[in-house]
Amino acid sequence: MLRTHTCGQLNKSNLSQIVELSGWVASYRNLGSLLFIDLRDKYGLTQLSWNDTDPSFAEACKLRHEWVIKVKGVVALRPEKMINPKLATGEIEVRVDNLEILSVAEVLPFEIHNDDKLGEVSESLRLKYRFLDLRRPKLQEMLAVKDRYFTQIRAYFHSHGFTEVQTPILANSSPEGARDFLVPSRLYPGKFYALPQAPQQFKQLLMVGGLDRYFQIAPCFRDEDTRVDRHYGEFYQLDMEMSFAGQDDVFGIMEPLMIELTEKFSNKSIINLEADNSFRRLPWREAMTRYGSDKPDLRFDLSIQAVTPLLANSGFTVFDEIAASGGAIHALVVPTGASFSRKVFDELVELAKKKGLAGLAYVQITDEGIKSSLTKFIGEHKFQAFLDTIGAKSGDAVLVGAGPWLKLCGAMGTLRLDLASRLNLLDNTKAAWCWIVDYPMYEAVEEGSLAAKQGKAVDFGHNPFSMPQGGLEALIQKNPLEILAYQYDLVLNGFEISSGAVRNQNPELMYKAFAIAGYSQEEVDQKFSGMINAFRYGAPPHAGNAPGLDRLIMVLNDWDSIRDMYAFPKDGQGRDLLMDSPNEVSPEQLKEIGVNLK
RNA sequence: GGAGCGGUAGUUCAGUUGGUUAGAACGCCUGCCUGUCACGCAGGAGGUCGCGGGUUCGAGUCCCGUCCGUUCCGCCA
Repeated sequence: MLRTHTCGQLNKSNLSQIVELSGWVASYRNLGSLLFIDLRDKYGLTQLSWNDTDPSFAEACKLRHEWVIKVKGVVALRPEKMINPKLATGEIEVRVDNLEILSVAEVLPFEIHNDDKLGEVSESLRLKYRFLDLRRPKLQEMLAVKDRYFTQIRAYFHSHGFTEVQTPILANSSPEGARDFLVPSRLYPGKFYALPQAPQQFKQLLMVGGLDRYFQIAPCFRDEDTRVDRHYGEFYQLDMEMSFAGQDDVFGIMEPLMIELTEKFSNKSIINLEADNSFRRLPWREAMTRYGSDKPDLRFDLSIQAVTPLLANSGFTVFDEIAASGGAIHALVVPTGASFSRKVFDELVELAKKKGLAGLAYVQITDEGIKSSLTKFIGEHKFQAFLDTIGAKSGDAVLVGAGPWLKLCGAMGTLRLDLASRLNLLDNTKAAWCWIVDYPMYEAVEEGSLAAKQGKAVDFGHNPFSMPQGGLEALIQKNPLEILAYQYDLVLNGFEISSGAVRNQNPELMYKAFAIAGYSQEEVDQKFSGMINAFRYGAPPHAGNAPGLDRLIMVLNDWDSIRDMYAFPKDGQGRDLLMDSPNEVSPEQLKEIGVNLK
């Protein structure tokens, strides 16, 4: 061993012991004939000291930041006034007799400190020198937290009878969803593996295989552009699936775990639990209307109201026409909003336009009266009645938007979030969990989209493997756009944490569900042959979900970027700046796998 | 693919209305210092102001183009 103790270990109980320590030079303070060095390892800092009479003094004076050394010396008590209460080892220091330089370091490209006040080094530089970045206590702590977090999750599922199973990384491409990462096959030139976007089909096969309860901390691969909460290329899901189970059973497993994780891995208090400690359930349609999002931030109320019947035929042409053409009118009461400046309202209108609305009407209610461009169209009496109905009072502002329902919802939701931040409602000490349930099975295909060009009228709203509510009968009889799915998302503070569903395990139902979205039986057989074939041989009803683990721990801790959640993240452009990937390969390698780059 | 913001010393940044030799802090180098702990003090080195073009007597600053970074939108069943 190159040490008898770590750098976080020694205290006055070790007094007078001869010890050996190894680590990095974190800082040095040369007082002329007295030298102090803070030696750092994973476990902490220990102060080393030299006198100019010490044999290794001259060599020690040459030490610089981040050199790796080994020392041998005696543990000595610091003079009483020199005790450093900030250090666990602050009562002692090691008087060094023997110094060995294990490794020298060039001048660093950036300083290794943990002080946010000094400003963070640019991410590209941190990533290029990730091995230095990782020496910072903050990153060490992140990796330690993640390890405890994964351990906790595994223990939870094992204690509930789940079996962790590793599913293939070399899998196959699936036609829906994100862009695949493809891997050329050497043995079958012209054919490809795909890295799994999720182990969806494999976990369903495990259910058919009788595993009953499966989970996996599963790597997932999607070739989509980054966001602050979306790492490029690869991320980890807590993938789980249960047989002979439905929506409530999945919720019953997930909710206690999420409460436990919130309590152990964040400083947030959960604010909106139901009486039986379950999470609030919001039907998708209600979430879209009231909060303008399928991942509503419920830490604050500020809910949007559907007011189409109140303002249709009101005399305001814009609203009347939108209502007549099947659109909707939504209103948002903003407490204290009456005092907003003209500039703020202009910004809100601009935001609404950016989100696709033609405009945005607003009302300011003060003790002096109502200030709005709408009054002259609608008439004072009717307008007051409208304000009373939506509960607007003096001091409030009301924003009223109109447009096609879905677009309107989105715009009002954006305004709601913008206002929440203006009104300081985003409280990071709170955790507001909820389930969004009853997703539509299908959505209308947008004009001009790829699907529209393929002649499709509707496409899957979310997950094509979800069980439609009402089963085969609903698929046959209902307007596809009105069919709901047993599909649910788990949401925390405005972040989508998980997607899940009760699965469709009936082949006949599946062909029908795909047929509505424009897929022939042959296509389904070809793309999902493994799974649909399995469903012919006795498939138990099953359900599951898959929270994104990196995103969850990030949200729980208010960390700034998903890229800080990985030991070796890709940068915003999908590159690994340290290992220089993606990288070019030799023509021989390409030839072997049958890839011909022109 | 689109939009906003940014690019000045090794690092993080400041740089006024266009005006002398482009600054600060930290880091780096040299010297001094016996109780420091983000040690202190003195001195020093270090710059293609992303790149190209333009306007001007004069451009880090204004204009055009371009590259790079970043956030958001698209995308993410």
